[in-house]
Amino acid sequence: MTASETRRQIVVAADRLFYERGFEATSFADIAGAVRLSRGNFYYHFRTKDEILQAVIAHRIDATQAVLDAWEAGADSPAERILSFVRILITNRTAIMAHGCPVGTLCNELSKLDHAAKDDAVRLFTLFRGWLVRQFTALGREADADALALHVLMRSQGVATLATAFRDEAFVRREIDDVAAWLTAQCPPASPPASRPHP
Amino acid sequence: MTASETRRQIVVAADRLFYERGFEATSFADIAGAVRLSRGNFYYHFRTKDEILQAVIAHRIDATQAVLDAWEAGADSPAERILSFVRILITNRTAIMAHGCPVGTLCNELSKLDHAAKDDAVRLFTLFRGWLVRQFTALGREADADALALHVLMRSQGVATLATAFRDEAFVRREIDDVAAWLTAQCPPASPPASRPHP
DNA sequence: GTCTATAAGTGGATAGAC
DNA sequence: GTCTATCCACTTATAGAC
Repeated sequence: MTASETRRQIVVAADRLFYERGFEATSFADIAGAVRLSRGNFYYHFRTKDEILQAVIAHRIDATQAVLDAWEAGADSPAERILSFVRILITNRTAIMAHGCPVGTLCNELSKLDHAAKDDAVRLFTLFRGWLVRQFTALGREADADALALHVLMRSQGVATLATAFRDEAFVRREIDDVAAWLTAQCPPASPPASRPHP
Repeated sequence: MTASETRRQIVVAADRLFYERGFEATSFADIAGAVRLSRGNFYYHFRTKDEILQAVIAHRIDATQAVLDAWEAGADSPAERILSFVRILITNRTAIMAHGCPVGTLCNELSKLDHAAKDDAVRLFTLFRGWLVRQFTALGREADADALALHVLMRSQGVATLATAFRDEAFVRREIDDVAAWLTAQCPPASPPASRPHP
């Protein structure tokens, strides 16, 4: 096994465990066990837990960017692309009902720990935010694109948190339909007020 | 110091620490130190960490019920009462931007830990949910009161999570104004479709 | 009811053999 | 690159003196 391949496996295993159990609750022994490494060898690849966290966040940023690129290429209209984002709540509903949103829960945990990597985790949100801003700009809403982007992010986070608490799939589907309807109302920029436009 | 008074102080201190740092990240020593007790004496009052957690959740349920009762008595219209709920995001903005929503973050953490008290924490959400259902019912929306209640809860959770991540007070205020506008649109039940009604 | 002392285990982290 | 052995700090938890 090459060092870089082992390292990659560690990051993938840590990514999963940090998501499923949380950062604090995951020990070196847990990650080492998941990739069948001794704890001693483990330290050859990562010297501190914070180093692993940094690598996991970097890995998530790469994976997120790849997903955003795929959505950009896979849908024709900006509205369809935004819906691609919203629909991950359905696609990943089983994981979300069990462990929440990977981004939201990590940011919350690192905030409480007042962890140095907190701002790096927030960059995951920023990645989605910037991508959504570009979609709303393409929709002709450049004036309030950032407020609209944050509104969509806000809804996805709220749905994820309540989905974890209540494990109610019908609720998730209903709220996604509601976002879709809201999005339709946002499309014609200069029409009579449908939903309240964001200032 | 009587035992019950010491016990109450422990619960209050644990409540604060669980909120600010998280359940896992808070040790017995942290709580004991906060109430200036030795660890040994601490075990006279609580035998396990889970017992403290149960007491903290019970304490939060009592406190929440008291707040709901106060809102019930303090506002004349159901819409005003719902706004009382939404405005806690402003009232508690400093704490929320630092540590998130006490209910949402606790439920998320206990879900990840697959903790036995997880469902007890969700009861905090259920308390708000039932109260909101009663307000929407009083508004004449008995048919979809539960969907509307979950929608309001969802928004408050989404705003709290993003407020923690971005620490953007203007975003919080904007979204609260948006909820208020949405709420106004929900008031006349049989008017032409303003925002999308919830099925 | 409060304390000190201490057990038993787990956490992160290191040294050095192979 | 991988292992075993080990260290130290910390965590939960108990026993028993006062």
